[in-house]
Amino acid sequence: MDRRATEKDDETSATERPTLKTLAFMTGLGVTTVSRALKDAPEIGAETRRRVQLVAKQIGYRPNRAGVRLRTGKTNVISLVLNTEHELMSFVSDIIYGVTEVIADTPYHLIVTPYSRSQDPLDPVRYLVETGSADGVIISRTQPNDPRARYMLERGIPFATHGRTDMGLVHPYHDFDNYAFAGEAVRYLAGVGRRRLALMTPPVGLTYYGHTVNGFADALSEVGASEVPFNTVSIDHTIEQIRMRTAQLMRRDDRPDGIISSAAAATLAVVAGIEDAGLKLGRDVDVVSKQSSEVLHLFRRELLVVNENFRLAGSELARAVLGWIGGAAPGSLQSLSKPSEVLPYRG
Amino acid sequence: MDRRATEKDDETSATERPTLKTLAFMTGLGVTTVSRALKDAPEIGAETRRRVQLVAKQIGYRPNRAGVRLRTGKTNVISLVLNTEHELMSFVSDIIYGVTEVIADTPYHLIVTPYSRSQDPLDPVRYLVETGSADGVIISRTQPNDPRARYMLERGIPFATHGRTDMGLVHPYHDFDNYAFAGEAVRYLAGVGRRRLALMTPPVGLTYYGHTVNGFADALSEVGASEVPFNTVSIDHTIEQIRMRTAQLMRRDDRPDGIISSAAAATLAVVAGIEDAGLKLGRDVDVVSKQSSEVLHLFRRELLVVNENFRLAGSELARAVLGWIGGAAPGSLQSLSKPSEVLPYRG
DNA sequence: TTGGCAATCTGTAACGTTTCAGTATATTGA
DNA sequence: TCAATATACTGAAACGTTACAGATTGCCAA
Repeated sequence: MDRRATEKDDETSATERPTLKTLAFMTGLGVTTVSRALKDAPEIGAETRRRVQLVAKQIGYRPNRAGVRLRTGKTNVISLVLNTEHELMSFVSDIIYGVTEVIADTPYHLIVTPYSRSQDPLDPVRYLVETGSADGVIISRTQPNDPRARYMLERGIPFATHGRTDMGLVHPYHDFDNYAFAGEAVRYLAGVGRRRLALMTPPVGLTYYGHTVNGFADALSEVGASEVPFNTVSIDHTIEQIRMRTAQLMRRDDRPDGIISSAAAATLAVVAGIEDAGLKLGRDVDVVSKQSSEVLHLFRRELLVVNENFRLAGSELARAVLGWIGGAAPGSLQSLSKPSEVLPYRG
Repeated sequence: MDRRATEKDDETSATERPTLKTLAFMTGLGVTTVSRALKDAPEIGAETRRRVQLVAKQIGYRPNRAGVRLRTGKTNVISLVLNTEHELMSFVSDIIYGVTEVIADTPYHLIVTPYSRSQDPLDPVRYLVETGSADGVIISRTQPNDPRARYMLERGIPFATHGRTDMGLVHPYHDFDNYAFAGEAVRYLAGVGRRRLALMTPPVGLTYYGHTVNGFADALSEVGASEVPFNTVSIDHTIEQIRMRTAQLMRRDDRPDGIISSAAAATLAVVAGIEDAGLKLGRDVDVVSKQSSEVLHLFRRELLVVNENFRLAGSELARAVLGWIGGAAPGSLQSLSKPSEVLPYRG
């Protein structure tokens, strides 16, 4: 029976997007052969393979994502889950660019999945997993005992966390060594004669809160300096709250002569509070702050900075997720980035 | 013939995600009926409709995106196209949140499509359109004669631009009134006695460069002030370049006594340059700057600011794209946001 | 009674892909 | 020569959805 199979349904008019059927028609092969030839399957003849790939390239064939996804369940999507209230602006921007840099020459797309204060952080993750919307997930604001990581581990969906967990479970992560950061900062301040130090902490509850606080405490006792408690605010608070609390702190008799801040945005507020109290940066108090872009030295030359590279974090996280998807061992996809030295303003 | 159709292939074990077939089995209806009942089609009985929708809600049915996309071509995806080198950090973060806010209770996902300096800005758009990867697109860095807008208009894919075009073609946009901003700024500076004004411009080539320059020029002649040319840099340049050029400018005899800056990041550099030249903000020169978050007054109290809300821009752009997708007239989906007054530091 | 019609519901095909179970031909070993 | 086997290819089915073209029922007008 003469079934010229594709003739009746495939437009030769070339205005439509080419499919496997189009390629099959053009090469005179079956769609199965074309499909396998394109992915270098072994049972396809070398010449056929080359021929198919040539034609595919010529006419600009691109696999239909919906077709692949429906058939295989593979979405070719990585989802970045973000808190719309509490992420740092520079974090969002840089991490996205870091991720896109890595997935640029892969078939992956990046989708951004937001959640707000009012929601359980588990909600967006559950949504992604239940609807099978992504092959891999990146989360931030990681907690020592993180329900999201536990959940994804149970469900077997590849993910990576920005920050570590502490649940005895192994999964990919990228983290900045905040223990080292706080330690370096304390030692630097001690080195310039500061003895009474306060810490503008990360949000209580996140893993790196603990790292930072521990690095701070350990280094304090190492150098024999003392802590001025400052735990009524964290970098999650508003500019106004931080500013006010800092001013209150700095008006006390036992005020600190050194402050360590975990985020650039908070540092702006801290400095404002210091100045509200009539004190001068670099004279009455030194401030060491993390920053992710070179902005603090423009703000006040007296600030001491340590750089944290969020774009790198994004790249590492993307690499980790892709690695896990690709079958690598989760335990081999962990990275820790060391802080730079404490940097004073350079001319 | 007793064909208990779904029995052999549908797991009753409920571990799998429910599909229309599952619903059909549970309700005893055909999958067509279920499909139509879920989307309130008219030829479905009222009771059946309610029954199907109840069961669907109970078991947490969610349509399979790949199925819908394959069958209908509808992706339920909005793509935000971003330049990875030249977007402002706050822009990226805020616009994403603005968009996600609007699409949160729709089936839409947001994908971020990046492009870098080395690429033609048309590339990512062409990719999206050719692969049918999105139902709607949002672009920024809009030009008066924008090939991307022209291309998408030709291809009939809904989009919205951040910034206007000037090609005689109508499409949705959201823009900030930079003509008004520059005018307000000039008038304010003139009002405090400044007569020789310079403009730190937007990137040459983008539409709002023209708007800003025109607003500046028109207001200058209105108030009888004069311009000090400062066109060797724009806000796209690096901090270091802007700082150096500003210092050069401020060391000249005919230096400006007022500067208007189109972006907060650039303003930091401008102020650094002013201070490099040994001049004092508020005394020797006043600076009016746009900002998108309340950061400049912490930086220097003497700065004068005008607020531009990028989160609003994101929301408006998302609304515009969804509106166009929904069949609204493109011409009815345009919005212009007016600048706030020029705001000095308030105690 | 009959034909027509509205109201509800249904099976089949198709979207583009991959997998399964082949088929046809050439090649090899005995 | 024959069977076994390797090589290179193929059609059909399935993923979950929607559109199309019916099918069934009951009701009403003639």
